[in-house]
Amino acid sequence: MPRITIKDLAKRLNINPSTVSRALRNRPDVSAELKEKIKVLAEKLGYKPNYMAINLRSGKSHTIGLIIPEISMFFFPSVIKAIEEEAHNRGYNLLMLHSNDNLDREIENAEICAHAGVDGILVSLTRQSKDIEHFQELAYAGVPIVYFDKVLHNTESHKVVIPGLEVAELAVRQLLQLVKAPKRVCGIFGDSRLSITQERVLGFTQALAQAGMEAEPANICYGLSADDAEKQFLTLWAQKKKPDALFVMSDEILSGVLQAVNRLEIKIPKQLQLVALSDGMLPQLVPFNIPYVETSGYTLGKTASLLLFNLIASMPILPDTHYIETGFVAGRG
Amino acid sequence: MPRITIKDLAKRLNINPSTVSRALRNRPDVSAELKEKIKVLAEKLGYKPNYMAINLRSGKSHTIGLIIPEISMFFFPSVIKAIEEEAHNRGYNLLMLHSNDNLDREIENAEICAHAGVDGILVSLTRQSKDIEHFQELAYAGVPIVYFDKVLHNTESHKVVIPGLEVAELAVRQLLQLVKAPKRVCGIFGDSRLSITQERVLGFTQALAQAGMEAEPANICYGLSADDAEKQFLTLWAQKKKPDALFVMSDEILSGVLQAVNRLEIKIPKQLQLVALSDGMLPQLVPFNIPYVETSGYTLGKTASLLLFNLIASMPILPDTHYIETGFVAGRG
DNA sequence: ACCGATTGCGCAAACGTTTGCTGTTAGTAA
DNA sequence: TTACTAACAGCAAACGTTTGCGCAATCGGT
Repeated sequence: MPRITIKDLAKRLNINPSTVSRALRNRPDVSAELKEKIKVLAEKLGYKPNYMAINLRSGKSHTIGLIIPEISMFFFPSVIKAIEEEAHNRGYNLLMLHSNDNLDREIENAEICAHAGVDGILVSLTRQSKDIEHFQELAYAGVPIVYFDKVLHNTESHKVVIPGLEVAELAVRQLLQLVKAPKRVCGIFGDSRLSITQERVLGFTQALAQAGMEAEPANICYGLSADDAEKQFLTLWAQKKKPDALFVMSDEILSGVLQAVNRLEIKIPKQLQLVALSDGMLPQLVPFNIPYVETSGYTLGKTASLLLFNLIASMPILPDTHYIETGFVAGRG
Repeated sequence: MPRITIKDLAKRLNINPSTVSRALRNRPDVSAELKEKIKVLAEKLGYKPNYMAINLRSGKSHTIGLIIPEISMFFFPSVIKAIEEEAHNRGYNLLMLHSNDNLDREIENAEICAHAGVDGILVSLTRQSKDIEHFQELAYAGVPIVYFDKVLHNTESHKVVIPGLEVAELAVRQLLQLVKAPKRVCGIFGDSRLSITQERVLGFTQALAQAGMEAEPANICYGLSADDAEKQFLTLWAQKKKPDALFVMSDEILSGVLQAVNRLEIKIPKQLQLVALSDGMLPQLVPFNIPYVETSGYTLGKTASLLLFNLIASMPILPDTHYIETGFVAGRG
């Protein structure tokens, strides 16, 4: 069953395709009666416009590209939910591209966006990305790009991020309030190559400094993944002087730490006081209290897509860094 | 900077676009030297094929549509990871469509797939879907469709599912082994409209019957969401005769139950023995043991996409129901 | 030297839609 | 009547790529 096209409609009515097109798009230069006749027939035959043709003709695709470095169960779902909502509300489709934390894949994905003619791009960079040259071609071609979460700060680009320094500082200040005279305050972070990691380490360090303490290198661990974070924690815990206050910079890291905590049957918060940066779900799943600063993936996704659609609508917005709202959550009792 | 096209290359070399096209596609009917010259120039000018034109010409889009009813942090990420992998390996793109558990949205998404000319579709249905008529048009048009997870069994279609009856039965059998003389065995399930729920209820019931017990209606609860499951559990727990053995049919439900368990500080497994169907992550995050039957979203996604790509490759496969492998995980001692 | 096959390339149409231009008709104003 | 305008619809080109067909030129074999 070949699809009904504008040409088919035109043939049946013995008129020109151009007239059919104009009628269906409600152009003023078709008589009302003919318009009506065309629309009725279109409806009857179940005419559906061919987007591929429209895209070719218009050079636009009504699609936005979403490039993410990894699919995590924590951050990713809430981000994509927000983005999908915004895209759907505006009649845009979502092209999902996954870089698998690999720069080559990211470059490939940028090219796919170019080929596919997306109208805009949302990007979270891989840990390997040292520049955004591979997106410049698209930028020159006039495709708006918004970088979110994992960005490069030393670039002139539209960025939406969590205020990492502030949230880490806030979290650690709260941690120090909860543990009056901590013997050892540690932090477990993500990949040290990421700017989001560096910012949070800085926040951690500054908060300690404000309390007159020093953040020794031995107290700062970097875990490349949840499993790695678990190992880092096990190493810490095997040391003579165990930490009694621990900051974890994300849900991903927290999940690794929790696995170790569970296996070793560590009593929280008796033996160890935790504080995290979290989307908020994970702390609710465990039977002890984990205070956290909420870093909402949903808000991040919303903010980034709103910005992108404003850019697509040609709003004159200068490249800048946007920070999302956050807040401390003490948790249950 | 307008993009370089085949026509541009042809003009520069004073040859015909068709020759350029053939050269770039390595057709035999272009001389080796001319081929070389064309390729060199294409490389130099950074020629990138225009997919929109290719799609229009070929009627194919090298894109597969993924329609899912909801974006959950548990099931969704592993499923999409598997699908994305398979799609990427074959050079296909992924169009993400979210039905938000709404039938109208699902119908809309089916239409988007038609307009966009996707080469195949992966669908998980909403709880409202009572038939798959809205996909028939696509099916007639020759677009392969694979239904996964949330499917309608009374339809002739390609389906990939978890063997719900078996896994529920297995899980409950294990539960009855763990609790020697249970006072009250309950099950908390998802939306009763879903076939996956009905199957699992049946498995639950049958396993009890095999043990000479009866599954009273009062012991079977349905939660529409994690929050609802939490309420259902709280209701159960408020009753005079509390359950001492509980089966939960998914991570989603489990997460709701865990929140209640944590708030009420219920001792697991002392006061209550849990057993779940789970992707495997959630049970590792809590400090007590939750045995589970692993129902891997990753495997499901892999199986479904493999089937879809076989169909796209025109393999003659009859519509049938495929069940993925599962297995019991006792968890830590 | 002649015929047949092969090689190498151009021509033009096609995919479905949109739009600037042209042309016809009818209506209005002078 | 003439001239001008507005309303309506057709023509054809365009977006970039692919491909069946045809036509030369070249090649191999007798």
